[in-house]
Amino acid sequence: MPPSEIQVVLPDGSTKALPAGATGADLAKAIGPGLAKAALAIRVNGDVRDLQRPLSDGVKVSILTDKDPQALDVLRHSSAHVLATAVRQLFPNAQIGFGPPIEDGFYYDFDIGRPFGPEDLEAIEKKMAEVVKADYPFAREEVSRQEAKKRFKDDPLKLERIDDLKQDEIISVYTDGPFVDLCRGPHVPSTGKIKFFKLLHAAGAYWRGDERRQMLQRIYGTAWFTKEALAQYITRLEEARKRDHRVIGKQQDLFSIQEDVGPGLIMWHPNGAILNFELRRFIEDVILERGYQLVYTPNVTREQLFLRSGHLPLYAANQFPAMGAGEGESEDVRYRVKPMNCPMHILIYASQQRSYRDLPIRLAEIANVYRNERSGTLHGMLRVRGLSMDDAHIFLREDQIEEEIFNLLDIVELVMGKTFGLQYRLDLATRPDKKLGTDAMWEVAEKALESALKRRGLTYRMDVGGGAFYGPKIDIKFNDAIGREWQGATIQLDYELPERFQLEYTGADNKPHRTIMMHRAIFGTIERFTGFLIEHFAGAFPLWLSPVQVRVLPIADGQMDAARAVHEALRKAGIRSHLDERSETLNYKIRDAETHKVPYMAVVGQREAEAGSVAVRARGAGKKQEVLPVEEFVRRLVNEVRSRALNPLV
RNA sequence: GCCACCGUAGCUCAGUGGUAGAGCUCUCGAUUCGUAAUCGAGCGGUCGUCGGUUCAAAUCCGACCGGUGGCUCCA
Repeated sequence: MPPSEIQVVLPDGSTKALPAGATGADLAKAIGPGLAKAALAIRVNGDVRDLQRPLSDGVKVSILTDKDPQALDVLRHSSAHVLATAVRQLFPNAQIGFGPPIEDGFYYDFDIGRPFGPEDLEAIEKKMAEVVKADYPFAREEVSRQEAKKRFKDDPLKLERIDDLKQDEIISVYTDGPFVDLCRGPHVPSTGKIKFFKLLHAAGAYWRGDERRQMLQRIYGTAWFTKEALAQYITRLEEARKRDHRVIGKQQDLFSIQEDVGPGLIMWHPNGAILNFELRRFIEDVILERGYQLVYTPNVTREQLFLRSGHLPLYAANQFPAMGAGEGESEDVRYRVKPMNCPMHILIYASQQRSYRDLPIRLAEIANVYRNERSGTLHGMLRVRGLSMDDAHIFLREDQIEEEIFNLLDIVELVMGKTFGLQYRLDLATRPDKKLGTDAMWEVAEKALESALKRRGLTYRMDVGGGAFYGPKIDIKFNDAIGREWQGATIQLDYELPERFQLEYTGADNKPHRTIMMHRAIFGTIERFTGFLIEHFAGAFPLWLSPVQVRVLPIADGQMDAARAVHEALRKAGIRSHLDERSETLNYKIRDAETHKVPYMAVVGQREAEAGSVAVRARGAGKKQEVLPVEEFVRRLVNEVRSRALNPLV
């Protein structure tokens, strides 16, 4: 006999008795009418579900309202269905793909035989408002495979999805008013819950993310619980745009990309060149202290070298085409611009016999390499064709791997965490489909990286299949101003190239042993890291990085000589100073220095000129000035620069 | 590479078939100023490129180049 009553456990640990077959909605009603109205979904033993599903005895439950971030995902998922409902009404023949929630919003993929234009989005948004107003309940139904196929017989994309479902998987469909979708759910109780949404843009997207398949039209939107949250999100997008490195790069005259030179090729203007220069100097300081040796290798090499390394033909699509031979050389000698430095560093390693005592050998080079990235992937400084890797190759013994990875994770923390104050994420990327080497090699390599991470006690994500074709790697990821994720530092183990190049060292046993190799970059590339720093600091760099560190501002022409003396003293001390000689008001000069994010302004008026002092105004500090003797000001700046301080020293 | 959108002065942008505009920047003149924009004048554009439609094209059409947002791919 089935029990006539069930018990559920509430978040506070108390239990609540409900009639058998009671749903989440019933529970909410039993607790209170306010909650019944606010309830959007329910968490059952950790899984988020619809309110309409019956609860079973003994489960731990928690009603989700708009206070719960997980409810926001549900709302956005339901918003995607509302979008599809509207599109199906306007375009009855629309094919429908997938429509999941994503960070800050949702999307849905369609095929209406033509792209969506801006007018379409407006019309769809209007129609969505009607769907919301109609307040259609979201009804869930479990169906058999045959039934599902029957229901979606006119939706080839859905049929394909059904075929991919595992035999024992429960197939559910959701209906809201006129629209039926194959969907796992969960959803909010009805379309009326979706009040604050906005369609953002349409874009092409390959069906199932496969570029060999048809291209669908994806519509992106965002949805929130309150009008304020929606408005805040729009404001956030605008703010992000302001710190975009391409915008600040122009404002501060840091770099340009010009059609005459070519896409993805960065021209570092004098201000940007300072960033580049300081970053190089910094990373060289760091690694030279840690036993690295600098090398320099050519930008072009014989193509043969990349054949031997295995880059061709695997990497050929990303390499610029071969160049012909030099005069007097045989026709079949061809050259390539290098996309990577490893083969040449390997040849340096292999240029003499190596003892086990010499290892690890760490060869570093901040080198310009060129990769023929697909045009649509280029993005300011964050994805370019000419890149400066802060590259190094470490040649070591098997027993040194973990120690070396330890040290590398240390460097990463010193650079990312301590020096720039960055939060970063670690990914462990494992073997991809397109790869060199045996599975046994990969097994060993993946284990080595993982155990180093574990012993350091670091948290990391698994990026299955995300490895390079020659080995697994630990990647450091960060987000740009508009939320896109990019890879920065990378630590890669390579068991493949040492085989191809027969790299050896002589062991204590006087026998040859195969050398292990690691590739690593800390910044990743100077370009990407600079672009990222511009956005991270919104152009307000720490003093040591700032292209202009001080602007000396005479109040009137009468103090020009004194101001020039201050400027000269700063320059002599190695400070990048700029003397603002323009015949403008002090207000104007200050405003100009502030908008250019210059760290310090040194105001020289009558009083300062007579006393041999400066009135120092720090960036963003407003009227809070400090009057200092010139020598004291110089001394402080030199200290702040020398220590590469993240924030002004008091 | 694929899809959509965009390309007007150094920068940000207005200008939907009939003689190319504004603000800022820059230059010059006046002003000599105490912590976020002093006033005035001037310079500056074959409207991305090439082709087509038209009496007439920044404006309409096509191709190409470049950019933006996605997709795919990657540091």
